[in-house]
Amino acid sequence: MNVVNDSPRRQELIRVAAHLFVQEGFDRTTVRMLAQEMGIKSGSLFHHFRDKQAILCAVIEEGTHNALAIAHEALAQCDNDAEMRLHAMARAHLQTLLTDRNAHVVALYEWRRLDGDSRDHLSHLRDAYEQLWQEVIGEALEAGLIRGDKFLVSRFVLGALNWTVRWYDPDGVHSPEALAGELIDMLGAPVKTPA
Amino acid sequence: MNVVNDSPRRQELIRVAAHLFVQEGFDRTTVRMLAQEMGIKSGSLFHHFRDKQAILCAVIEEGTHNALAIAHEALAQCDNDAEMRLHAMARAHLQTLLTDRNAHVVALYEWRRLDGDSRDHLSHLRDAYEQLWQEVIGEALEAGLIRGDKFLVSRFVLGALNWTVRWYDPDGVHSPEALAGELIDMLGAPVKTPA
DNA sequence: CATTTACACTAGCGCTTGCTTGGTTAGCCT
DNA sequence: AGGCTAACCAAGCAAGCGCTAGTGTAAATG
Repeated sequence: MNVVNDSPRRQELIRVAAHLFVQEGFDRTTVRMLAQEMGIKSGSLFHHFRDKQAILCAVIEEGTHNALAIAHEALAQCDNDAEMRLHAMARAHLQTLLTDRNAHVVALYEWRRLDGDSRDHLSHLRDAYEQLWQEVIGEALEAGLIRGDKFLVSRFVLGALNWTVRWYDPDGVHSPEALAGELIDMLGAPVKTPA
Repeated sequence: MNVVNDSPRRQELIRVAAHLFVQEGFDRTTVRMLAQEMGIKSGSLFHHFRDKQAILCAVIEEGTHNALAIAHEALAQCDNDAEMRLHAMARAHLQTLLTDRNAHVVALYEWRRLDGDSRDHLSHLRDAYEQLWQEVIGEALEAGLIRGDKFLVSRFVLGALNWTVRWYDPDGVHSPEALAGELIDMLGAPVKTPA
């Protein structure tokens, strides 16, 4: 629930939990499994987290937080060129999926297992990220790089990108950069590499 | 597990189960909840299904089966015009999401809860559907309607379409037809209404 | 030195889970 | 009428669940 808690031990536990949640799903992952994977006994787990839900919340928070940070950083290096910014966002998105894959898969698939409070808290982070996309898409529309309705295009693009966790192989032929380029090329904008 | 089992009672149970699986998730849905919603006692459930997994399998099989049928039917009315066929596929996809929404949401979100055997069985259905998309996308590429790599475009498009279950409101301003048009318009092909 | 803090342990409570068992009922076929 | 079967029920088992209570211990803090 804490917005910031940098205890390195805790972050390690969150990483382990994310991995298990992806492998087994949240509900099938028992506190005993989590504890074993963390190298402690199940009772000790509740020293670090109030309850099982809090672990899920922490995993998703971490992932979304990182995604936002990476996106902001990528945009900051883009002057104000709409096309560069569009590419930067797509690249940033695929890059986070690579580095924080587990957390993002959990966010996508286990969102509904969050209780009301956690969901409210995390909704703000998620909305901020989606709004960032809408801004960039809006700029691209104004610049004539792509066409369509701002909100529809945003959702279509986010859908296409999020779906990649189903099939994308980081060790395969496509780098995240190349993939981002292919996506935007498909939408009508010519491909450009970043500065 | 049966490829065909038309017992009307069973199909009713599958519909009820799909609804509950969407609302609660597969793991949180207990056999007692299922039974109550079906108007029977929990023990009686196992007269209709071998185990809980078999219910999940039946739900997903139904949905995918219907999606394939609708897609084939839509394509059959398209002569051989690549653009019409592309539109037809997109429309068919969104239409199934509307009529069989629960089953498809389950297929998307609870796929990983299937055991090995069920997964093998259902993979064939799913692959057949995805291959249909690849064919239609391939034709559209050859006709110059869209651009990019056949497999990448297929996956991007499927991602965009599947993501709609997260935000699409059937009672909202967009009809499935309109939405399909918007998507394809975004990709570069001009919008056309069907015959 | 005494005290607090962080982290871990053992043991187990109270409850729910998927599923089984053995038996009953109502409708259909001959 | 008699037999068959699909559909259902009551009762409960064995296992597993999240979580708590109480304790131990080593390092940090006064």
